[in-house]
Amino acid sequence: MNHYDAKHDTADKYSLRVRVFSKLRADILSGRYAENEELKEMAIGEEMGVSRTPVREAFRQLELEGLIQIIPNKGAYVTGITEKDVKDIYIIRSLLEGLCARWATEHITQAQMEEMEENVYLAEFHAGKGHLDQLAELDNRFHDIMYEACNSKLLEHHLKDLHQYVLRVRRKTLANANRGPKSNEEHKNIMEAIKTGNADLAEELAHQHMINAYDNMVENGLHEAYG
Amino acid sequence: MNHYDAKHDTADKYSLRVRVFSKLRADILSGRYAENEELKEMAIGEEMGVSRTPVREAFRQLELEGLIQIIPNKGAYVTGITEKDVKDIYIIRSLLEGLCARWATEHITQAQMEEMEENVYLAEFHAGKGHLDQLAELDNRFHDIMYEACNSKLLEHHLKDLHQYVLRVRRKTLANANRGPKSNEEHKNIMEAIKTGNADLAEELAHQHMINAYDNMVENGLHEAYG
DNA sequence: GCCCGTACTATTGTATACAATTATACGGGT
DNA sequence: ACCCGTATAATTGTATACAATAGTACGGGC
Repeated sequence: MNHYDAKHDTADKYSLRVRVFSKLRADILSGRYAENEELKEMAIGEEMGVSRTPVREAFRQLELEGLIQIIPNKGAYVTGITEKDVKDIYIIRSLLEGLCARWATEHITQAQMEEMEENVYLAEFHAGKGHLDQLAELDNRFHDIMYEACNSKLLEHHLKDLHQYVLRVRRKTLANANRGPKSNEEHKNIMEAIKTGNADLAEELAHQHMINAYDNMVENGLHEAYG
Repeated sequence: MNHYDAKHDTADKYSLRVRVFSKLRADILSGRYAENEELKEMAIGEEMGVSRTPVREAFRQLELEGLIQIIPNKGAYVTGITEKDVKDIYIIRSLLEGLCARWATEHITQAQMEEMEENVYLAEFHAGKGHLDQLAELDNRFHDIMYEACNSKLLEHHLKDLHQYVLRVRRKTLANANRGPKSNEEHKNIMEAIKTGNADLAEELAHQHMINAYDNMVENGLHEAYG
């Protein structure tokens, strides 16, 4: 099997570098690699059927995203997330999500508003059925919608960067049956504040949403991560 | 002249990739390249006496830092910063710098406190002499000290990322003779709040410091960038 | 037995060769 | 003159070869 065969295993839409980057990112977030585990260029490349070149380039990006740490002439290691990191992230997000909700109130498009409403009601349905996976997925998506709606590439960028860490933490255990529905109720309130154009309320609710998410996580031993 | 000669032109302390990354970053921030200018791998490599490999890796990092945008199969372009971007940055920073000042108050080390004091008094001296370049340099450093003192790698990372954009904007014209000394006065107040352990005050002052910096910039046609 | 140096191996760092893609220039057809 | 397809050149994308560095195992000296 040469490299060109492997190239056709999956969608060709993206360059190899992007494919490697995306896969590694997903694998790290999904907890496939343990914290502080060493990533070897050759091993990754062989597994994905590509040479070291795109792997190395993907590494540089992962490093800047904070998912791995590269020690020169030594290796690439999956970054560990401490409890303090998680706490810091939620506090930082509590500020920025508030700002984001404010800006979203001012700039959200009709299409985005509709997707947000749909998201909340769909989540309500899955909450009633106890579909925790779908609930978690919709939870993530709610935040992404708001990030996109705030009309600031910069804020969106930083919030997405922070949000992804949450995904890693959530992975550490199964979703909590209580927080999911509660989180979605808060989303609903934020959504309605945005819809009615009440930026002050939206900001306050989004701010509190993060604090609640963090408090819940602490109560459950820092394992849950809704919000 | 082959590549190995060039390797010894400057300090060998860092890998070529890091050297290329640092130089390109500095060049972009210094305004050497115009906005939307295309960066060619080969040209950069030849100029620095390295092959395309480290240049490409540096590109990936610069892209993630937001300094360039890479269009697949096409090229790398210096990102443009709009006036709205600048405004967004200052608002985001006004929140995060406040939080940073709070945390710095709680965690600053003695060495950091001393450097901060030294920074303020040295800046006072240069302000009196009208040394605008040194003033600008000390201004940047003051913020870096605070970022490091806040004891949060995450907050530090995001603030440094935001701060670097300011450096690009400042470049667009010469430093303003008025804002520099005013900015340092505000630094002095922040420094003293931190020193006396008044976290609430430090947060508020740092928050206001950003707002003042932005207002001043607007007054001067979005050209100045102290803070 | 322990220390230390040396050879060997594994891995990363860089350069270069080649493939694929995009941009450009040219020339014929209308 | 203009449109459009083809050839050509320029540039990026990827693979591979080679260099440098770091880690490891072995063996001699004490």
